[in-house]
Amino acid sequence: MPPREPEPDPVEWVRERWEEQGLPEAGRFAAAASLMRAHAVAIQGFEAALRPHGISRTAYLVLVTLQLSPGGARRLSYLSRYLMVHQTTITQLVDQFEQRGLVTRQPHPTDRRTTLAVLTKDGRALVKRATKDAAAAGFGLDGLSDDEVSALTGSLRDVRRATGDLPE
Amino acid sequence: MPPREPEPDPVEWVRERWEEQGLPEAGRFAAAASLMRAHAVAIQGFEAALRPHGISRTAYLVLVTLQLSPGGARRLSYLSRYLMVHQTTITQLVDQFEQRGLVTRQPHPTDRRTTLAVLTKDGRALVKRATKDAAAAGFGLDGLSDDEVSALTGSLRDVRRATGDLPE
DNA sequence: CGAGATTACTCTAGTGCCCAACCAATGACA
DNA sequence: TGTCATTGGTTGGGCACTAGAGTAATCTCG
Repeated sequence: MPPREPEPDPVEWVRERWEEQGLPEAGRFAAAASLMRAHAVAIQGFEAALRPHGISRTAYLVLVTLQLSPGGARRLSYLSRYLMVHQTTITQLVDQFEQRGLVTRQPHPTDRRTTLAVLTKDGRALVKRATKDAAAAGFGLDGLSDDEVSALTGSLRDVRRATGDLPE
Repeated sequence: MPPREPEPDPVEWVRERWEEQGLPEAGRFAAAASLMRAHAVAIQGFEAALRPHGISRTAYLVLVTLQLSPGGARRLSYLSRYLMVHQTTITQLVDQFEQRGLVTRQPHPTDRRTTLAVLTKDGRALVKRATKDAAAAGFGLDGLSDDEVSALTGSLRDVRRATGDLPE
């Protein structure tokens, strides 16, 4: 029985075909494909850690943002901009949080248009538990050395700079 | 009027608070946050280039995969595994492709369970046009130097190895 | 002060993808 | 050869997020 042919890395497979057929920007396509795959697998581990707590990734990020904010409070519009998700998503998430008693809506003291999302005691407890589990899963990046984590963050900063995600 | 305070990089802001509060795995969390942001912004540019062609990112990847495959044909199950999307998604996409005349379903010559997706002439033309536009947008990675693209792909390969996305 | 632009939030509708259940065909093996 | 697990594909339902429009409050500037 012949040794099983080693199945190639999908990214390298596509890069070779891409070049063979003379398509443009092979390196950039391979990088984009890598980014999508790496994101997909990392997200998978991340969300698996959150699932037992009954919250999605975006929901977790909202709660963490509140946790790290002064008084556990932020305007809904801030959350939308900061996390790069649609305003509607924030409205719906805060609805769910309120029903579960994790967050309360409070009027802004001076601007009557805006409402604040404020983390409750229960919300703070939940985000603490979820963070423990997510950290144990390395936030989807388990298995990388500290050096690799640093290099990754640096390369991704290049991407974010090039696409205007970094201030200045 | 005082100079406007430079608003910090959201990733660095969260890393600092994270460490202040003694939360675990600050570096890994910052890397995961970077990955999500970089993915979000890159995807945005990528999909913007595809939108005029009326196809989503996954739809484009399916069509490209067919284009690069022998005879422009692949089993649906292969597409699902290769692109890491749910079988159901492939079924639905191929439904839409058939309606638009981009792909036809054909029975597998020997295995009567499986059906093949085969790229039509129109499908081939569309993917060619879409690739032209997507490449012009650098597949969402416009503005990165070739060296940065290489470094990025390498760092992402680390992630994919650590999470089991690479063969072996 | 007052008209128009802007900002903040919400509602309804829609898209993209996944989950669970299902049937048909195939393969493994006693 | 017959049984049972596995693989391949489809269906209906559901979740997360977005799109576009609508209302209310605030800001800008003549």
